[in-house]
Amino acid sequence: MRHWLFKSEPDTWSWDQQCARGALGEEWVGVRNYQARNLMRAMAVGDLGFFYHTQSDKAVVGIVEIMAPAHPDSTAPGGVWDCVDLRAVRALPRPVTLAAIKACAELADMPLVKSPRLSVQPVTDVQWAIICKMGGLD
DNA sequence: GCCAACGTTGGC
DNA sequence: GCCAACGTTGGC
Repeated sequence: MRHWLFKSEPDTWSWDQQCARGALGEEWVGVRNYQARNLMRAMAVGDLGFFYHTQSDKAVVGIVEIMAPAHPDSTAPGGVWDCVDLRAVRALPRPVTLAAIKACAELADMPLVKSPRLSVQPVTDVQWAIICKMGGLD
């Protein structure tokens, strides 16, 4: 299983809103970046991802699961853009802030640190484990 | 609110 | 196909 990270502006689509969708999940629409789209195309059902809040929070706040593989984004006419479907799995007991991630030498290579504008990012198994632990999960 | 970084666009 | 200009993003 591979791991990912999804960025969202809480004013646009928040973790609370994602949780409110429950098992129904939600289509991760709106991605208009080829690199991010290609990453979504590489995702498999059952893969897990971090849910990251930009803006004031700037923290990983929860874990989501890919429910459906990449399929055309209905909000983008033309069929160029794809989205995946995500459901909330659980919140992190303690959100892991960007400041905490930057303070950890082992996380210095994360796109979150190096390419903060990429809206969908890959996460290595090691990075996943470290952030889960920092977030209060075993 | 500012600014740096990045992706996209369009003229040549 | 190159590159300057522009718009957008996100951290500070």
